[in-house]
Amino acid sequence: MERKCSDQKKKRTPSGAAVPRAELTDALYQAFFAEWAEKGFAAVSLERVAARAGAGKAAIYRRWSSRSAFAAEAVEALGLRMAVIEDRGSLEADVTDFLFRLRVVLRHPLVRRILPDLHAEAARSPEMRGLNTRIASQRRAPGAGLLERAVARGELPASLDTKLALDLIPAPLYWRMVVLGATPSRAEVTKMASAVTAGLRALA
Amino acid sequence: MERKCSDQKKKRTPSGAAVPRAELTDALYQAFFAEWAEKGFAAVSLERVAARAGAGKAAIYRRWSSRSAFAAEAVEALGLRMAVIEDRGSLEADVTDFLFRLRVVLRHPLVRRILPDLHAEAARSPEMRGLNTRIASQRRAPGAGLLERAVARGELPASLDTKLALDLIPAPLYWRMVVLGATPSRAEVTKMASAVTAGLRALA
DNA sequence: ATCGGATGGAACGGTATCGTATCGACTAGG
DNA sequence: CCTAGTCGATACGATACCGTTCCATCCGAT
Repeated sequence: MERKCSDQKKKRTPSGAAVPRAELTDALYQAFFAEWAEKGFAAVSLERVAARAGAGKAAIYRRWSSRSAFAAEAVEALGLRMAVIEDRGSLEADVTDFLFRLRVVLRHPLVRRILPDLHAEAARSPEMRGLNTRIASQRRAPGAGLLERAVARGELPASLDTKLALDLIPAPLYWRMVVLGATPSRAEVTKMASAVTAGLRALA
Repeated sequence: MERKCSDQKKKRTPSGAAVPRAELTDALYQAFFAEWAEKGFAAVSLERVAARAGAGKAAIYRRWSSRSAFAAEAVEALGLRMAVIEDRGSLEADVTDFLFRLRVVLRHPLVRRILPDLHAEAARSPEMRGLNTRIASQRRAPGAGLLERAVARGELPASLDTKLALDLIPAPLYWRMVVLGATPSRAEVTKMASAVTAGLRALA
């Protein structure tokens, strides 16, 4: 995870020294998420974030010009991008694998609290909406690969409605975990995967 | 929609008079939701709510003891309960009907902004979690009826995993509309319904 | 008509956060 | 060694909300 800071008004010292400490930047991100999960996006106080990171407020305002800039870079730095899924041999096995990985992500309490807040905020501000769609497209990649492989195997037709299929795969697990707030057992995830697979086949 | 106010410390005047105006109570609910949608749950200011309803803050504090009590009664008064779905003759037709109704609900900008906030808040406070599960169980009713009819028709086995089935039905549409923030066309909803139906059959 | 009591509206003190500015201390390139 | 620039910390005025208190008004019972 690279150092990322908004260089908009940073002089970047042609003659040399004094670069913002990357470790502190990361600590600020982390503190921001902790506050976010605890109080909700709208109630995040930059003062508390700084204190939590063991820093002064100036450390924040020196790096980012506004709260939303801070939030945006923090979310991007979080890097929710899921690893691409390797080929497990069949569509159903691939879907099962995908759901188990998604389950791991959604078990993190931070994620469970922050994701819905992010979606709500996306409906409010265009800025967050852009951020949300960017995350969504990152998230789309592994699922798209999974579908391509299934088409290559002949398990799904090339005429498949990809967009709809990509909705179908993660939605039930997301619903169960984020909307209902319950974590399904491994057996339930397996069952869910088989139902989702059948749904995909029916999309043809 | 009945008048609902917290009578916890309301004297209710055995000798007669002075009842809080129901119209103002409703105006307060409405203003609360408007503020919620606009700023996010955590940032709702009771002062602005009162002002928006054309009332004083005392009008709020006289009715409810705390912000969360206010929020809870407001959500319950909102009455998101969807009407029970009449029998359309087949499982797929019932599912299609259900999804179209859900689409109507999720098109309301207020709902789209408030629901994810509610889920995030449910992960934070036990109070909101209780509220969320109560709403969820209300929401479950029409879907459960739909499944029962399908079992009665013989389209689904009695051994069906109802909980999983109830996740499967609304999830893809919720994902598309709330998580991705896009409203699917009527044709897409129809397609979604057929895929969901296939998934339900595969749950057997 | 009168009177008790709750009502709506406004004002109050207290607290928290904002975004900015400033301080001495420290660090690293030149 | 020197200088530029970050570091934590603190102070600042401004703003917004909180939760309470006070007051004039209005309504219903007697």
